[in-house]
Amino acid sequence: MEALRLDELLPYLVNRLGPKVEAGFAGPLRANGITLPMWRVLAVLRVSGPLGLNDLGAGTSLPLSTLSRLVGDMVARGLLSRVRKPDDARAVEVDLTDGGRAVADAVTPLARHYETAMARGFSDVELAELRRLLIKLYANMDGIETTWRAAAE
Amino acid sequence: MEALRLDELLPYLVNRLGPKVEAGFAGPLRANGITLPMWRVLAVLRVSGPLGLNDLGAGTSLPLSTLSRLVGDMVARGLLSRVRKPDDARAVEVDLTDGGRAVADAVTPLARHYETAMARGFSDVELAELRRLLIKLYANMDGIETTWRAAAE
DNA sequence: GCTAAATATTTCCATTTGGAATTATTCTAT
DNA sequence: ATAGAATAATTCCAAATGGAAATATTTAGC
Repeated sequence: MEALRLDELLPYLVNRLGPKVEAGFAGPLRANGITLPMWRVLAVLRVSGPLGLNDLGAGTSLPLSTLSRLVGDMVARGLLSRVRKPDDARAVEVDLTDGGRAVADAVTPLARHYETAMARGFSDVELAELRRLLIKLYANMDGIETTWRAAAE
Repeated sequence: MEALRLDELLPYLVNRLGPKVEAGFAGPLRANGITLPMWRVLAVLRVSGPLGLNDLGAGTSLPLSTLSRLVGDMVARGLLSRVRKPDDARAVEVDLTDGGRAVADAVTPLARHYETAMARGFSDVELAELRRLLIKLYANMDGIETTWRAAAE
């Protein structure tokens, strides 16, 4: 059996980046009173307008249990509003408050800056290609999850 | 201020993949009695031979507190040996046991298979390019972490 | 040789995480 | 109209995480 160097395996290369992003960006976010998942929620709502929890989950790629809790926190902090939908009492509508929008607006340039720093030394073409491949990869992985699970259990 | 779609931001694209890998690969690993961080440790030691905790941390991209605990668990499960170095009693030497090697060998083809599944539809060129860019990205991010922190706090 | 700094690892602890079970409401088929 | 399935969100809980403090040992400077 040959070597299989971990540091060339795609899952590893992808997986180790998450905590690095966290480590690098958490500081500036904390200076604005929020965490990284909170930033995701703010960023999505800023563009989309009010959303139900499912759509917010799809937009942020956060699991619903995490998100429900998180939205609760953010409502308590005055960043979000959450109201039951009048026409469907199962669902809620989550939206930015003015305060939440202000924070989102303040953080947006930091996010741009951070992305630029991450991609230092990348050409425009490389950056575009990386984005494209990451999106393709993410889409691929939904397929695996189920077939794989089914085979393994 | 313009849109800034979260779903085009590099940090987000990168960050959301971590849990997906976890979700997809944890099942097969569990079937072999290990977790994803354990697999990382096994994979590194399998290629490198015995290592101290610092080097193991570098190889696996796991923080030392996590790793120390993890190695303890894995020793308890009979996957690893951990002995004080005779010439430097601060340091330890961690290595695979026969059992650990057997598990590593069993999981290796699964890891290959998983990578293949992730990269379905990628040409060899695309896959190589993605690897290259991810490695470059990771290297970039060490630089940010410090300068950024310094500026923010 | 002895004290201070550096190094290697471990332990502590407060926080976060997400799957599974639960609750509440709406939709569907008869 | 009504029972059962489907949908939306929430809560529960057991486990994992990683920064910071603590411990142990070695190295360097005087």
